[in-house]
Amino acid sequence: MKKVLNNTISVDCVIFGFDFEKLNVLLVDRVLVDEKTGKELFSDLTLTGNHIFEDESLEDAAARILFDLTGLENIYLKQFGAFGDTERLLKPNDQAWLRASGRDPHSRILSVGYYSLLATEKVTLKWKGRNVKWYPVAEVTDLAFDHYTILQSALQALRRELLYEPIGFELLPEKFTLSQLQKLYEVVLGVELDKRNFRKKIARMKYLIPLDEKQKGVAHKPARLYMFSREVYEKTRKEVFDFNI
Amino acid sequence: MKKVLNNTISVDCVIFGFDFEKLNVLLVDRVLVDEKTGKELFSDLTLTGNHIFEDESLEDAAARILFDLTGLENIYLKQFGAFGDTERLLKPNDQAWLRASGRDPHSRILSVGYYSLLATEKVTLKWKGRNVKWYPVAEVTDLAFDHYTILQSALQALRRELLYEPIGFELLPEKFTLSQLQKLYEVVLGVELDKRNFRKKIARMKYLIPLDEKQKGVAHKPARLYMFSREVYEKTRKEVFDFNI
DNA sequence: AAATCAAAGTGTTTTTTCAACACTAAACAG
DNA sequence: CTGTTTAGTGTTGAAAAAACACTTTGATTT
Repeated sequence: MKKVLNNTISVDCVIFGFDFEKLNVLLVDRVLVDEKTGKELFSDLTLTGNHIFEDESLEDAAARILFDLTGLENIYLKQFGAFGDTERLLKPNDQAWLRASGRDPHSRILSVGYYSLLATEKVTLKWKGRNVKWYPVAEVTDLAFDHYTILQSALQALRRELLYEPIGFELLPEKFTLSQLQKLYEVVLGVELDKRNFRKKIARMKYLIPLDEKQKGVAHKPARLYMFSREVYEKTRKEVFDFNI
Repeated sequence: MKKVLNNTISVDCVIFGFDFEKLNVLLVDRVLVDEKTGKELFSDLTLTGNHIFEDESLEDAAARILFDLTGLENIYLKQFGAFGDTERLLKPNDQAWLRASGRDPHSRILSVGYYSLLATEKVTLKWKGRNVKWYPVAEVTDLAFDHYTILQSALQALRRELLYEPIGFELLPEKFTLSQLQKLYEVVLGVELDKRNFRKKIARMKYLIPLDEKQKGVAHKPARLYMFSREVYEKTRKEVFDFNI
């Protein structure tokens, strides 16, 4: 049996999934049932998180959480923050939950947040008893603990990263159309983009490889498929900063 | 006496200071002396760090560390990462140090990193027995623990932040010249900038306020002084992302 | 008092990027 | 064969970026 490193450190994963229409996030339905009456006391949503084992780095723990939920490995994972406010576990539901699960409700837990990016179609969720589902990020209003704050922080980090690094591809299947890529930028950044200008811009990215292959089974002109080349990206990425205050 | 939250969580501060010439960082000279012979076994450098108290948020702890060293409050502080690799304390010197200071050398410590920005001239270091000094960032080659990695990570975060947010002013005294500001960008980003183009660019920043005041005591044409206006910045900052892949 | 030194300050031109905008082409559905 | 739907494609004017050199001002030196 693996030993837990320390009951005051946990890793929370904000697992984003894109389905060509909207950005989703994996959330766990946390139901607290009264032990005596068997009645449901409340139900709310949390991010997917877990403690960290003794022989595990933070990133290993994040990867493990992701693997346990999705069965996927080698998924893009990025640390975006550590959350340690003194009041982060003090909401009434959270206190009840901590007591019910046998933990000290006055304990502090430090959470290190990682976000990861998936094409929802790649995933068949492994529920493992827990009620884990995709929820549209735009519709999430509040979460247990300080998880809403953590989610917003992840979203902000994702947006910023998306603007400067080619990570959008992580949210798409291997082969994708330019319209899908554009939609992704629009959804994540919350903007509308001009189709022609968008295509001009990405035409400059050498690591976006056009394939001799087209969409199939669509009731309109089928789009050309593209894929991302990590090799080309790593060869051509510029190390230097643009000076662009 | 305050209780330490948990001996496996610490906060490390990367305190950057700018002196109009180069970027510096505050480091602690860690000297290990043999208890029996009194001989110095080794001496190396660490970042300034500390554990976190029970009633303290991460940011409070970072602010406290900074205050203890410099006596300054309300200093810009930014979290840039959490470091929890399994091997981060395993170098021989680090092991010896941990043993000598009565700690379990096999313990894992999670460090949350904050960087902060100062004009070196604002600071009179409060040594408090420890040997704390400014070192030019460019000349730091290795540090104890994984602190070199942490420093590089802080530097990267600072550079990125500097490109998109007006945080350069935090590294300068209240009143400064445009040449000093330019030098700051050059030093932090490691680039050379054209004076005229630089001035054209910053002329667009409304929050950079020209004063009716000039440099004194310089053996050349004295430069006009400027200051940063947080108010103007907060009024005019744009919430929207530029789409700039 | 004049000459020298050192950094301040200032414009123009060319190139590149950004933003706005509308029609034709291809596949499937009916 | 017609309609529907999305793919795909260029031009122009405006703004920003990049390249580039001389004059001004105050303090210091002679």
